[in-house]
Amino acid sequence: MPKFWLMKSEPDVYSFDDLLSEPEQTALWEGVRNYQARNFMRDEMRRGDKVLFYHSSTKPPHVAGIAEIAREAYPDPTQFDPNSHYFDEKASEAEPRWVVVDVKAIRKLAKPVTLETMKAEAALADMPLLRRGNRLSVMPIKEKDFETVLKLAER
DNA sequence: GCCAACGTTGGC
DNA sequence: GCCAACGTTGGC
Repeated sequence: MPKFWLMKSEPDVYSFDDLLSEPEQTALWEGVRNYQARNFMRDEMRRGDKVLFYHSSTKPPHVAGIAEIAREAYPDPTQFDPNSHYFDEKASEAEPRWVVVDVKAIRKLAKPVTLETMKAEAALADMPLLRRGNRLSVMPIKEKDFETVLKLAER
């Protein structure tokens, strides 16, 4: 049974279109530096899990597309790179601290599903994204919420 | 181990 | 630009 996730990205930094233009429409999901988000990626994400790709810090914030986990967790190379914004001096090859997964785009939504639309949808009321103050960039969602968002994209 | 200060996220 | 929420850091 695949699990379902929502992953946030700022489109100015990395957008769903960027993912679509990658070879194999696949990229490393690098730069996660929050332990709870890391643990989800490391311990619970499995190949074939489905992902809502969410654009944050944009107007309006929205789900842009769907993707899947193409490779399970392995060390995030940016943590070892002193020139990277994501460099972590406390991490080493022997004891990596952060992980990436590979994410592969499935398709763009027919139309973006905005945060406002999701908030107005009673069926999504318990989705963690909509909880006040939620800052997690990687979060599990329920299959029914994933399906509801897909339906909203067709409306 | 507590907690104040500080930094970041992200919607508005 | 503001600010709520909350994670991290560091002094004690």
